[in-house]
Amino acid sequence: MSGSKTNGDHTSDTSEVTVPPNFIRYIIEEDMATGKYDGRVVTRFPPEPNGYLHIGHAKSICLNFGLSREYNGTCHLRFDDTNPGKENIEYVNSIQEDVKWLGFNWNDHLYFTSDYFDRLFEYAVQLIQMNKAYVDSQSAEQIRENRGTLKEPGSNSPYRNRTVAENLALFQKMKNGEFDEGACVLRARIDMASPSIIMRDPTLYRIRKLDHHRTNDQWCIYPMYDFAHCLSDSIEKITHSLCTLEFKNNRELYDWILDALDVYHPQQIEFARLNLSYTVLSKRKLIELVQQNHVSGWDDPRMPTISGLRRRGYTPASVRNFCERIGVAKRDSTVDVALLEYCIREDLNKTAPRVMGVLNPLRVVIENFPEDLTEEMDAVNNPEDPTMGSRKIPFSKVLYIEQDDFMEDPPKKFFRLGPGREVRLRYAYFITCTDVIKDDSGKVVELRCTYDPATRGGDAPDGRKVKATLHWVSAQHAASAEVRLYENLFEAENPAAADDFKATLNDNSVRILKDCKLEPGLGSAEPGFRCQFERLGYFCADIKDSAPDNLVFNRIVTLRDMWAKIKKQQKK
RNA sequence: UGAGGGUUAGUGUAGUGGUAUCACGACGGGUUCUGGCCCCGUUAACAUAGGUUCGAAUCCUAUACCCUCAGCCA
Repeated sequence: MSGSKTNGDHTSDTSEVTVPPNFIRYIIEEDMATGKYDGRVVTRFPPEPNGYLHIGHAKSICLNFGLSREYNGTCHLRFDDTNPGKENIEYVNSIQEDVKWLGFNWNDHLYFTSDYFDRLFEYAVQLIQMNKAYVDSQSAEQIRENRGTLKEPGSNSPYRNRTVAENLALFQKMKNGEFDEGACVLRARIDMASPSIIMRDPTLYRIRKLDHHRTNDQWCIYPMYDFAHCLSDSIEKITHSLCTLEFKNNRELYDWILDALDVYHPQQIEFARLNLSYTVLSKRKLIELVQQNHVSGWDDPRMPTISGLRRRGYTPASVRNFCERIGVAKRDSTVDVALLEYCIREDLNKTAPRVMGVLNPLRVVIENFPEDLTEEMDAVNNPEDPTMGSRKIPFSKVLYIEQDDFMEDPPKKFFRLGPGREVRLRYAYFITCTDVIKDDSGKVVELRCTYDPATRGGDAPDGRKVKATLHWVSAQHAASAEVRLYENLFEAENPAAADDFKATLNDNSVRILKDCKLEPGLGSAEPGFRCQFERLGYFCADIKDSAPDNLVFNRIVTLRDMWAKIKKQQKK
């Protein structure tokens, strides 16, 4: 499943968090107790294949598949493909890939609304025969005008009283392609004066002379969501049809259609969609970011899409845990993106091997270390998991440390290296800075240090302590890599609230570092390999751009950073 | 009220007449060869106003605020 150098995708054993109770589970338990559906639980995830899945869909996926698993039911994957103008096969493929990656399995329950087009047509005919639907020949504009407003009732279409026979014939002609697009639609005959606008003779079928990605040119009329969705649920004997809050108003119509046709009747239950701070989750906005090249594509590591999270280095388990932790309720809410970051740190802390890598190298020469000697130092692979063993790291006279780990004039609470100071090099020796070398502009370009041979391995026999331990890499042995540092794509906590959400894009959302120095073992890292660069964060070899001879690492998330907080406070 | 939903610490969430839950965050401390992890502690909430009740986040009434709906999108 995963290569020798990849980790986490399908094997992560991070224990799933306990699912807190929620109102949907209470409904299901009640239904189980009363035998409403003979103890069955059948849910479905019904994406329209018109875009890539994002973290908000992950919430729905985890909910539907999770609930069905919990109650020994089934969960269907159904593509709601009723609008050929917007949908295509690229999206149906990516959606399946993403659901699988998240760790869910629909088994043989893969369905397409388009598979039901014949039956849906028959249901529409039945409605006409019952005099509960009619063909309206008004234009779209006329229909809009006659719908009324939020406060005023609508008025009846002049075509509302066509006979059953007339409607049947007209609907057949629509199907046969004898009308142009827009010439007429099929409408439910409900009530143009209904206080609920949804119920003012909603459109059931419209004419679209477009090839469909599955049915090709077989149809030129396509059912609307409200007609297709409830009947698809009914056909599949869904028990609990979960959807987001904005469909609450549509439930009245969902129920009306199923009641009118007197068919199997699932119950629709609405929950609040996910909002995440510092990100946008509307399909329209995400597609805009892609099309206007604000990001490199749907799978740009800064995107909240499943494919973006995957490429960034998130594990499926971390996304699932996130979806459990955020809970399910009916009120609009915005989850702090810090929770998502917590979830990936939690997972990777337990599973990711530790490694040393220097992002912004500062050359260090150990003056009293032999010129051509290389020592092998023992390093623990993961202090959280002894079974992950240890490795050898070469140590030699010329090293790199992080530029941030040295200050010529250290402020209070800066524990790292400075002139005359002694620190520990992780798994190696104590070193003391004896000299600072600068270029003409005054920039520090090299440090001269001495090491204490007695501290090999990292402990001083005389018991003396140092306040800091630094990561390092041997210059002559280091592997070079490009490292991409990511931050939030947006600076605004709620970009969608801005006049133009793109104006709140973060200019620093990606920073590319070219000649980073990594410990030599990383030279063979396969794409998808995740690890912790000690003291810096969790990183993942890019699944598209990285190769063993051309390393590219994405920073998934930083480590929690106390020093960064102290620095911030000191600035104030 | 045109109609339908919603409102519990900074954020998310539990609670369904009997001590307001848990998590994230923030803050402080301990531990530490990662300023990580881990451990301990602090912080901080029932939208408002009435009512019922021995007792109300929970039941009732009113008010305020937020969200959704006027696609031949989903």
